[in-house]
Amino acid sequence: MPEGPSLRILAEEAAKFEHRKVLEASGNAKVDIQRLENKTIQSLKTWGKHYLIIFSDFYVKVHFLMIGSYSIDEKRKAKVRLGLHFTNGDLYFYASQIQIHEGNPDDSYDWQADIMSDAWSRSLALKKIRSKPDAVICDLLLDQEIAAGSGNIIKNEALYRAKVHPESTVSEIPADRLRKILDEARAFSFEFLKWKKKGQLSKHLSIYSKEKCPEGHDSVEVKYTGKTRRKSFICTKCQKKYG
DNA sequence: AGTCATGTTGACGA
DNA sequence: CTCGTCAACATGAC
Repeated sequence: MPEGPSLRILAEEAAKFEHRKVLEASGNAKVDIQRLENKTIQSLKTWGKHYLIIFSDFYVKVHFLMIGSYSIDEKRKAKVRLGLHFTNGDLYFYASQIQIHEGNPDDSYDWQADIMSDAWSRSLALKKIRSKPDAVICDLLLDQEIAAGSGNIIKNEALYRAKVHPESTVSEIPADRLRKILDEARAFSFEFLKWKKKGQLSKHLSIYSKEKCPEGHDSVEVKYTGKTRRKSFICTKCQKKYG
């Protein structure tokens, strides 16, 4: 569920609630849920892995973390964290982090950092990456300040496609490789979206959770890498380690 | 049935 | 103050 492309799917599915009035709000979220009642949604947006339900002077931020989920119109067995009820249906969130923030998200979010946004700026991301020369690249591909929406699958796939080892040190990676990694991360995010919609994501992955790389190499190493200690799948024949 | 995870935060101690 | 480590969250896919 939780990487950026999955949020894009949610945004499409829930678009019918845009400009609708919340008739009733329910759930066990530890926020002032009643505040949403009888208010009209101004817009619904995503920023990376954040789902934003925007009202006139405040917005609700939904984050699915690892195991959050949602459903539309049909209520599941799980405990409802936040349920919004409209004349044309219902929107339910489960096991998600719910926050209310004052003001408008445009004042606090930089859309250039969202790897799937039309406003995405590769050069800005590169600048942020270069400012951390001692970091390993796998950590920076999970950094939401740098590439909002990128998660562990996108990290692994982008690095495999760019032929770079996840534990490569930023200062040692040639500039064209860094650009390639970011371009692959963005391009793969849209492929992720396409295949996830068709329910065929896993069979279109190159390296994540695979035992062989697409070149047929048997040399896929599984390792928890970087400060983030997230799982990396590495073809030691295809991916070069810099530094 | 049990394990693991597409994630982040906060507490705690060194 | 900063860093590393760990727990917590509580669903769903396999």
